[in-house]
Amino acid sequence: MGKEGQAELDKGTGPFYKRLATILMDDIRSGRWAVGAALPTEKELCDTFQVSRHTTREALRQLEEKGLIARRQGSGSTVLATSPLVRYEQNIQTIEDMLHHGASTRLHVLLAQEVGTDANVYASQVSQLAQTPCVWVRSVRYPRNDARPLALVDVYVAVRNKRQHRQLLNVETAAKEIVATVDVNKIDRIDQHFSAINVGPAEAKLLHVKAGEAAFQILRYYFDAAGRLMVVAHSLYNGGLFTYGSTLRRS
Amino acid sequence: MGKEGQAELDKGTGPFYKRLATILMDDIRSGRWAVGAALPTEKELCDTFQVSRHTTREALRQLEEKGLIARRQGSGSTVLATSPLVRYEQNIQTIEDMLHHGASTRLHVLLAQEVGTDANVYASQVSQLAQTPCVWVRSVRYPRNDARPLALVDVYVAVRNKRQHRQLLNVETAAKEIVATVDVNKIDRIDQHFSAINVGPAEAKLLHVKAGEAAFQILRYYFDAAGRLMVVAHSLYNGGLFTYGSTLRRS
DNA sequence: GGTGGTAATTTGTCCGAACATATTATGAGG
DNA sequence: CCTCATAATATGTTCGGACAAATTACCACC
Repeated sequence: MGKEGQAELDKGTGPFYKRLATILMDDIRSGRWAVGAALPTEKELCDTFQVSRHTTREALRQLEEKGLIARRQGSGSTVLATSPLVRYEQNIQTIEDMLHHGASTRLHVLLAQEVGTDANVYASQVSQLAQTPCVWVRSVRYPRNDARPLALVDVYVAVRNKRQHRQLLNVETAAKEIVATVDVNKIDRIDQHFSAINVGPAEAKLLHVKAGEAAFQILRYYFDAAGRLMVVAHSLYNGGLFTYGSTLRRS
Repeated sequence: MGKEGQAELDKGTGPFYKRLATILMDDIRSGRWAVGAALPTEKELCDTFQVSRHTTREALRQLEEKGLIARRQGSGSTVLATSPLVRYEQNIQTIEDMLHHGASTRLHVLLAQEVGTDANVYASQVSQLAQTPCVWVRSVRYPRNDARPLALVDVYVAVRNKRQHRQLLNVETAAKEIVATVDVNKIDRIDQHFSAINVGPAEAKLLHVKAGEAAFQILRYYFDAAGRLMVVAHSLYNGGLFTYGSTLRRS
């Protein structure tokens, strides 16, 4: 065994740990160890390939980073998947990135009030999923100093404390408070739903467009690490003024 | 210096390398080393905190994984950012995931032909950015067996070899060939642009809707690892039938 | 047969050392 | 002053060893 492993390692090029990682990845892909099955122990790999434990661990770390194996102290390593997940990632630095609003837009709050579950479907979802009162903030977003409204934004916030509740109901501070609530570091998951709709009469008035014009609708659910619904945001963009762009990079 | 570093390490709990990583992260956040500035060398950190190089390197690796520092062999480590990048990722396993079409839709190819740069703006982009001929495939997507078309899909493929060229121009095989061209493993970057438009007369006819109805438009640019434009896909969805959903998870 | 404690197994953390490789600094020579 | 070979520096790779901590296997005991 040792000889074969050693020979296999010698074939490749580059650092040993990378060669070993490649060999193990190939073995996993070819089904040598089934998903859920146990990998050889570190010691066995050391003996088989005639390398130090450090090298073996470095190779296993590579597999772990690719999501191919899981390692558990005292137990061993098990195969999680036969091929690496293809993951595309989006970097988000600020709330503005997340909402896709440059610093060049401004928000005008129309109203901020606590609402019951009967107000509408989103308020109902917040109250029930978050198990807290729900405050509804309606605002209009303008591009720079342009007079034409860019979007109608309804935000439904799960209120978790008195201070937040007070500040949200103050129209002056509501906009800032929303941003504070949606602290980017506390958000673990975002569910987004994009669609195109013909704008209704009420919304058309607020957006300064004719009823029936195309509007870009974004519905976002923000969850924290515990899975609690924190915010629901419903945006209705003027279809002629707004395009949502995003870049996905392979990670 | 050594004493201070040692004392600082002793304060915490858990593995040394994690404590050291925390200390360095705090230092970076507090601006002890500016962005772009050089971190102390591994040896200096070893001396300061009285730990082995292995421990120091493990700590630095943590910072590197969080995107806080960059390490260059022979040169040293430099600070990249003062706070960790907040990254959200989307897992994509198959082409269907990427295009957001369940297996329950079917594609009907209307035409497949090579086009010049004067055909339209997308064909022009493909020809110029990819430096290859461009084949245009137009198709209509239907939900299951429903008679109403779900979307009008125009795909512009940068043709890189004769076989691909031949298969794409065959209407029967074009649909499959597009999928083969867009091998998910070769795609490094996807630029997406979403918008809502009022559908024009020609497209309305193909989608079986009235002109002026809201349509959901997705424009996607697919690039490979070398930055070459591979495919441009332009989809026009029936606004009443289609919603685009995606989940971003913190990584 | 269940139960609890102990031993064996396995990965995690940490040290010291050495050499490889990439980068930067130095300095002699033109 | 510029250039190129060389030395110094810094991270990358690899070995060997040791102990810690979590898990599992085992076995005596009730």
